[in-house]
Amino acid sequence: MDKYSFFDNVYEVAKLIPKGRVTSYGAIAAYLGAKSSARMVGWAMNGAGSDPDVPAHRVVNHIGLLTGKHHFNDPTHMQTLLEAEGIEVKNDKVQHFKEVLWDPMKELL
DNA sequence: CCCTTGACGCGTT
DNA sequence: GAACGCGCCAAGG
Repeated sequence: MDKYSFFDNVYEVAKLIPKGRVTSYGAIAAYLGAKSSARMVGWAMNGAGSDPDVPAHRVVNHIGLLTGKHHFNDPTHMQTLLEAEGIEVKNDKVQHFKEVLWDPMKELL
């Protein structure tokens, strides 16, 4: 536990994201206590490729923009996955973001 | 060892 | 309301 890396923690939280919901890098960072280091969450996600259980497509930036879509095998794949879960995506941006936003700080609290 | 980049966030202009 | 700059931590060159 004490050896739990920040990255592993990010993966764990990402795996807890329910279907049809999304979260922001900042929300995860804040939950981990590193709210100022949202970038680390994104960097951690870069290594999430080692864990297929980590739904990186459900993690977007603070405005619901699919900033990480370029890191997928196919940029369109991310939007497809989100739409498949009932999430509206328009112009690479999550619609009704506030409604589908899954905040670990509140949901897991 | 120093500099640059990176899937972000927030304050200020 | 959009654009810009700074802060954050880590990894690659």
